[in-house]
Amino acid sequence: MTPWLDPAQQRSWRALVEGAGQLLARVDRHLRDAHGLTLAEYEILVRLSEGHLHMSELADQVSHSRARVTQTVDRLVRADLVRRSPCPEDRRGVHAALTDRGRAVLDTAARDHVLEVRRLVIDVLDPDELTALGSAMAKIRDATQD
Amino acid sequence: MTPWLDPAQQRSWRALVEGAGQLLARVDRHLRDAHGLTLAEYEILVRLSEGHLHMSELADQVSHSRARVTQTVDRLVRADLVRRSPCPEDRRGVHAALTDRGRAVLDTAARDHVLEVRRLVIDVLDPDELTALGSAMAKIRDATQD
DNA sequence: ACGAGGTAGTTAAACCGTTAACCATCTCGG
DNA sequence: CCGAGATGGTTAACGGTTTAACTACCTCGT
Repeated sequence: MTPWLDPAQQRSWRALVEGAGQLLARVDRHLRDAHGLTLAEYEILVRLSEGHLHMSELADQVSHSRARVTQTVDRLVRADLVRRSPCPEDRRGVHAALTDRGRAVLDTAARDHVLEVRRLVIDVLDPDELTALGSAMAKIRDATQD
Repeated sequence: MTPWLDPAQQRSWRALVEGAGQLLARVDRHLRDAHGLTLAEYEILVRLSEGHLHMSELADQVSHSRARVTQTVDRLVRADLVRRSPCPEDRRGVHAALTDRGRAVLDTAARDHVLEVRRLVIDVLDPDELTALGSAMAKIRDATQD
């Protein structure tokens, strides 16, 4: 029976939604404009940079639907950044791995992406604010996992 | 020439992107499933709950493109939640205002939405964590405004 | 060893958002 | 007072995401 947030909670919540939305939008736009990559595509490339993965491992790691991963990888394959190959020991499975071009594009995109992250996040907070933010967001992320 | 983030910054940044993404996704899904509203539609309704607004004021307040607002409002008008009317003193302008049904739907959606926000955010943080999160996200939001 | 049910992945359609082009109206300097 | 440019708003085409249905393959109990 106490439905509403108090004013301070309101302000925090609004800052959170608006900040989260705009941050993701800016990062996505920067990757598109500067490197022709969606944030979703970029995240897939990052996961693949540690080695080849099954489609569904990929889907779990980035928490996207399998359908979405299929189509994101389709685009990456068309762009010659990722290679698909059938998995030997499970004939349903499909490996995805970076191509050389994929690794090269990711390397330059990643360097630039980090600069943007600094600009938008790291540089506007002092270090303990950043850690506090990180631990709060980790709790929220985990609370949305179930 | 120090391109990378240190491990702690990395963790904070990953918690931030992942948490932000999943939080927005969950809130959007909850509104859709429980009330047939997109988060974008919901935010428009919230702005209109204080009184009628011009399309472009609406666009500024929710920071969406005018085109997007036009189409979001289209859907809301089709659903009979919002009413459009030509603005008397500027014949280019268009007022948007809640219908009675719009106000009713917003009222019940808002109550329920707040419960979800508590579940996902307020209840998983202690109060000073929440204020710290809020002020950090406010800085990030403002840093993405330019 | 076989069939039921689970898992891996893809496909097609509908939906939402972005982009760019567009028309109508307003504003303001010359 | 008039025409250039700015502003308000819509439209259409396109791109990415979700959803649901579908195929192929694997697993495990019987």
